[in-house]
Amino acid sequence: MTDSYDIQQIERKWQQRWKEKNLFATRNDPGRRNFYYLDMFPYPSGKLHMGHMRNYTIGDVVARYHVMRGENVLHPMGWDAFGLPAENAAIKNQTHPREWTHACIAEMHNQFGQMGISFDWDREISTCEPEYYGWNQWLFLQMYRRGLAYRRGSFVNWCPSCATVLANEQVKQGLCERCDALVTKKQLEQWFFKITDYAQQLLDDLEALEHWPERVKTMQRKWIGRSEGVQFRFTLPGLDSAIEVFTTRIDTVFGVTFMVLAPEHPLVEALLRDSDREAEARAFVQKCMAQSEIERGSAEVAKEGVFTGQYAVSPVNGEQVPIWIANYVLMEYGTGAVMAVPAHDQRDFEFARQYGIPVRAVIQPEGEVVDGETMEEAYVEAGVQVNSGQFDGLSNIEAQTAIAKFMESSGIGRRTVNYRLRDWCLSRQRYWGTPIPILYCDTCGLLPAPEDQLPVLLPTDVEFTVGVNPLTTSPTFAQTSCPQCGGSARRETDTMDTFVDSSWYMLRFASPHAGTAPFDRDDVERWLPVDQYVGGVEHATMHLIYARFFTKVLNDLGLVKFREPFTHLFTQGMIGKATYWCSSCRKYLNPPADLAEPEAGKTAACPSCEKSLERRVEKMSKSIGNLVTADSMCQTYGADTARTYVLFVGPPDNDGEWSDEGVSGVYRFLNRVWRLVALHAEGFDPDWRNHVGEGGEEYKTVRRKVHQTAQKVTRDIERFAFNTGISAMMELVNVLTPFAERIGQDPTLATKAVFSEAVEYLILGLSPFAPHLSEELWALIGKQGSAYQAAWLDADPELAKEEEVTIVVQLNGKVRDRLLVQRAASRQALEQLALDSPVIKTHLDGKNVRKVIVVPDKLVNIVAG
RNA sequence: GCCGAAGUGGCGGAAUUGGCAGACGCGCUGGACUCAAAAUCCAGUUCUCGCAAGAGAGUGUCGGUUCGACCCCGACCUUCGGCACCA
Repeated sequence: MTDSYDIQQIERKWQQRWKEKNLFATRNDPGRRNFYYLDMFPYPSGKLHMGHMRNYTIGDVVARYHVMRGENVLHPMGWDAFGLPAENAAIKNQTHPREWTHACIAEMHNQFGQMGISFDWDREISTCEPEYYGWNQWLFLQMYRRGLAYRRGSFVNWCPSCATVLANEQVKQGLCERCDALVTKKQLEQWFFKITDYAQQLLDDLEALEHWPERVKTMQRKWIGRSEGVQFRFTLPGLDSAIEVFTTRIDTVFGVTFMVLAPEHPLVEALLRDSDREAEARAFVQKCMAQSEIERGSAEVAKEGVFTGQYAVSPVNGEQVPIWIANYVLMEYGTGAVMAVPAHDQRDFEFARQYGIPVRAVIQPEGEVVDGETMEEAYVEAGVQVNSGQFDGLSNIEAQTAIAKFMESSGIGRRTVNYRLRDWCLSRQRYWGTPIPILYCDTCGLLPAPEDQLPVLLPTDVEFTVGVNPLTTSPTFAQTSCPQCGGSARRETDTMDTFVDSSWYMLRFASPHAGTAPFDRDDVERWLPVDQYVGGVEHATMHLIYARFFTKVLNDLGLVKFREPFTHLFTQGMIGKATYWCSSCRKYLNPPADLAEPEAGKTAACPSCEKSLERRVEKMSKSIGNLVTADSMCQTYGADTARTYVLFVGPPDNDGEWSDEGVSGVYRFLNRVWRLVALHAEGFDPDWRNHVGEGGEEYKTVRRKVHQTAQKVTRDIERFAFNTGISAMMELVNVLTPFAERIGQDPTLATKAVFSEAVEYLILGLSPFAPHLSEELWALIGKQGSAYQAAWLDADPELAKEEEVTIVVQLNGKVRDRLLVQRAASRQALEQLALDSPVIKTHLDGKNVRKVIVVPDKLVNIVAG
């Protein structure tokens, strides 16, 4: 007999059988509870790495566990298949994105098979197929009719390298999330979803999401960014116009000494027209527009501005204040214009000092005087109103309300709420996405594509070249006829952001083949909302807000009955891998291909320029080259070891640095399990229940461990603590391995019964983690059918209870002795036993016992002095 | 800068509810088996002192609450994540 089993052969064999039996087809028994487990579907890049592996293994363990608990489990998988990489690959290799994507999908599908994941492949969906994206178009049209999809010209984030518009979420530090190019501003006609209409609901409904991580909810709250304030106008006497402003600090309104407009503000043009500062101001505005987000947007950049030569009048005291244009005011937030109060706002303060604008304090701490002339930073704390007319003497908190009320009653302004959240720009000037189903007719204007003409198919007669939207190169696509007048019309050539695809895919899985609607209403009612959703924390603000938004819209359209799509959310941490960055070559180097693995704690040098390299732990990605692929792990150690290991290394919500240092431990463990069962298979008695209560103390101890393990594994799967669940099974094997020797020495029915029960529990407890090995062992002990279809562990709490407990005896909080006593011993008995302990007696010598604390079944603490 | 999370052996990490710190695993040390190695098995492994029995210290730092603190409270340090001119 060998020490290890033929992993590859066993895994291939069971994967084959599962496939033949279609074992993972979704069960739909009416009498059972329904459970929908959903993993965030991947972009089909072609390779699954260890981050994916952990994600999908978590899902597989939980899904298998729920199946064994007797529930109907929906555990589907699909592909977030539209997006830029396919298009970039098309440019590079001259293959069509569809071919490239299909090849990647086939490869990843195969890898999921190798990992032994229990997906119901009959429900596979791919967002790049017309059967899917046609419903994106249909949903878009429903939203268009409701005014929730609209078109407007706007300044958008433009990536010159990708030649496309980016959502705010796709701009990281002013750089394109994908290619790191500097993002600039560009005015374009764009399609938007009116997500701001739902800002308040998206915020309010977070409260009810009890089973979402607090961290994600906090991020969403910040992202939505609700703030309450007052909106009112400063009049422009020369222009017969006014500037609308929003402020959260209306208590400081008497401290306004100037106004600031964003360079893009619509009134800039009129203000500059007959100003003596026109030339200088225009130059400044143009400079701002040419600047990228990072040059202009970051807080570290110096505040710059220019005086317009014009004045505005404050509605509260009739004062005239100069109007400036400055780079620190954003057109996208509020009204694009601010009342500047340098005494009480640090940004305004810095600006005022730089340009010599007066500073007037209107709030002072009790008993102190704040002087605008001499203060060195803005005073932003609470205080008492001064220089504020009738409001002098009030605390600024009181003044907030008093001034707001005054402004409302006198018709100057009104209290409003502003959100940081902006409407969702969904237009992309790209080919590999869902065409936006809109037509432009020369006579009738903008029209939705007729629903009976959906899907609007992506054409294939296109060219892929850098910097051009390939969809505009099709000689046939744009040309169409107007459904209203029959005249010639032109199709919209923008495609949709791929976040549209992932905003409703969880519904499609309930009825993936529905042909006359995006989803079957009954199926959706049966399965949704998703009972457990799992994915990377990086989707906290984008995908998870969009999916919530879509659900609310669908609810308002009467298509679904719920308003939140995911009841339980679990966010797994990211798995990174060390890589070495050369700052002078500006590239990542990875061992062993680019350099030798540096010793721990030592720095490595760049092989080409000799500069020392910076060690960085980065998220695994193809572009950095620090990928550890799932299939390489499965080939080296087998899927069962790889699966168990990724869960054993630590809690799944932790970020982690990949290392396969410990993988041998799990590999050895599974081999020990195999030997334990395979080498003692003759000791297995299928009728163990008849004799399992027999035998002495040692037998009881083993059974106790078995049932304790069953309890722990169950609880640990429920709480996503897979690492400790696996540890528990390792402990069980450490107990069973020596016990198994008894079968040879003392082959009674009682011995076999205890062993058999233990083995059965062990195999089933392990089966969600290491399903191939478990199936093999299940068959080896003569079981019919699949371990996957067996019932989950039934832990007996009575058997799991310890009869004797170790009581810790402390003297003044310090452990001095341990006593082994019967469970549930009385307080008095424990106290006496503790005081009688010889060790305690020695330590107590010459001391008075002042107090004794007894915690039954735990400890006795003697306080003495 | 603001908000949030986390700091435990050489390493990954355990520790229901304030009650035995270091489960489980890696690594390391010694041993068994072997001609030898691999594999496997056994023993040890927080640190300091000690031949040992044992004693002392110990969960980022400093303080507090408590009979008792990795756990609760306050201040600070470090790391990671999110946001970053949001008026």
